[in-house]
Amino acid sequence: MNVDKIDTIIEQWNKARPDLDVSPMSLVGRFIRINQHLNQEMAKTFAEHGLNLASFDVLATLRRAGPPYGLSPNDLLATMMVTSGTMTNRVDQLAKLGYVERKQNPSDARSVIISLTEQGCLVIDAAVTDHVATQTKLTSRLSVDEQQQLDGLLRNFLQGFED
Amino acid sequence: MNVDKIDTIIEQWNKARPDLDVSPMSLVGRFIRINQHLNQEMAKTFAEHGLNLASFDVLATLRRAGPPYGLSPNDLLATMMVTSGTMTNRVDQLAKLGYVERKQNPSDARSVIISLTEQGCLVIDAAVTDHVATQTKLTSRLSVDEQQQLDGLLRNFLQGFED
DNA sequence: CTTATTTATCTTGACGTCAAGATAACATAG
DNA sequence: CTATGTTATCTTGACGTCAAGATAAATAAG
Repeated sequence: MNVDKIDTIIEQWNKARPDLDVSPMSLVGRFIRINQHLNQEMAKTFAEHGLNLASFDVLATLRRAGPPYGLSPNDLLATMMVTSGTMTNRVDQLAKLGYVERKQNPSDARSVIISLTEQGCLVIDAAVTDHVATQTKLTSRLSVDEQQQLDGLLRNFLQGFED
Repeated sequence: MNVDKIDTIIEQWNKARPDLDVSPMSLVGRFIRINQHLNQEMAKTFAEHGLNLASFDVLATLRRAGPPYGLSPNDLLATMMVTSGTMTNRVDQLAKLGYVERKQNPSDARSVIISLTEQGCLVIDAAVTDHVATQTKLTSRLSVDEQQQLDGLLRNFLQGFED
C-alpha cells in the first residue's frame, strides 16, 4: 500500500486527536513536501551560476520580457509574490554583481527602470538553459500521461487562488 | 481556454528563447505558486494563535507523537527539512514562550528531550483544530474526485524524492 | 494655485534560515 | 585505558524576507 511519511503523520493525528478529520492534510502535506524537494534541487542549479531563487527570478523576468530588457520594480513585483522592500534588496544585490542597472524613467521621476546588463543577459541565458534541464529531470519522475493529468488539476487548483 | 500567469510566462520564454523546450515549467511553476498561496493562507491561521509555520510544526510534531510529548531535537529534525541550527532556534523561541521545556535525557548526556508544556499543549490543540479547518477550506476548491486524483499523483511524485 | 490623495520606491528593524564550525559526550579499536 | 572517530546539540555570521513607515513625485479636487 506504499505508506509514506505523510500517511504516518495522518495516522498519528488520528490517534492523538480522533475528533478531527485530518484527511485534507494528505494533499496539502504532500504539496508542501514536494515543493521543498523541488526548490532544493533547483537551488543547486542556480548556485552553479552564482544565483539563488531570488536573483534568478528577477533576471529571468527581465530576460523573458524581451528587448530592451527593462522593467520597473513595480512590474517585477506584479509577477513575484514578494514585498517592495524585498524587491529593493534583490535589485541592490544584482546591481552589485553588475547584472542589472537602475535607469531613470524619463516619463515618471518616481519610477525606475531595472535594466539587464550584457553580462546579466549572458548569466541568465546560461542559467535558464540548465534550469529547464533540471525541471525536465524533476518532472520526468512522472509519466507523460501523469504529467498532463497533474498539470490539468494544478491549473484548476491555482485558478481558485488567482481569479 | 483559460490562460493563466504561468501560460503567459511560458509564451514569453517561447518567444525569447525558442531554442528551449520550457514545457516542464508549466507543472513546476504552478506547483510553486500554489504552494505560496497555501502557505500564506495557513500562516494567517497560525498567526491567530501567536504561531508561525516553524513553531506550529514543532508543537504539532510533539503533540501527535503522543504522551509523554517529548522528542529530541534530532527526532524533530528527522521529520522537518531543516538544519540543526534552525531547530535550536525554534526550540529557543518556543521555550521563551513557555510552550516547551528542555529536559535532560537520563540515558545520553549529549541528548536533550524537548517536552511540551501544559500550556503548549493547549495552544497546539486549539491551533491544529483551526488549521485543519483552513486546510479543508483550501482543498475544497477541488471536487472530491479531483482531490483523490491529485492526491494519488502527488503520492507518486513524492515517492520519487523520498525513496 | 494649493491642498489632499495616491503611487512608486526605498529604509529600518526584526525574524527565520542556513552553512560551517565549536563543544562535549559517547563508542570502539587497539 | 587511551586514542580515534562519531554523534547530538549549540554558536556564529551572513542572507533573504517582511511589515511598517519614510520620502518624494504625480494626480485630483476645490
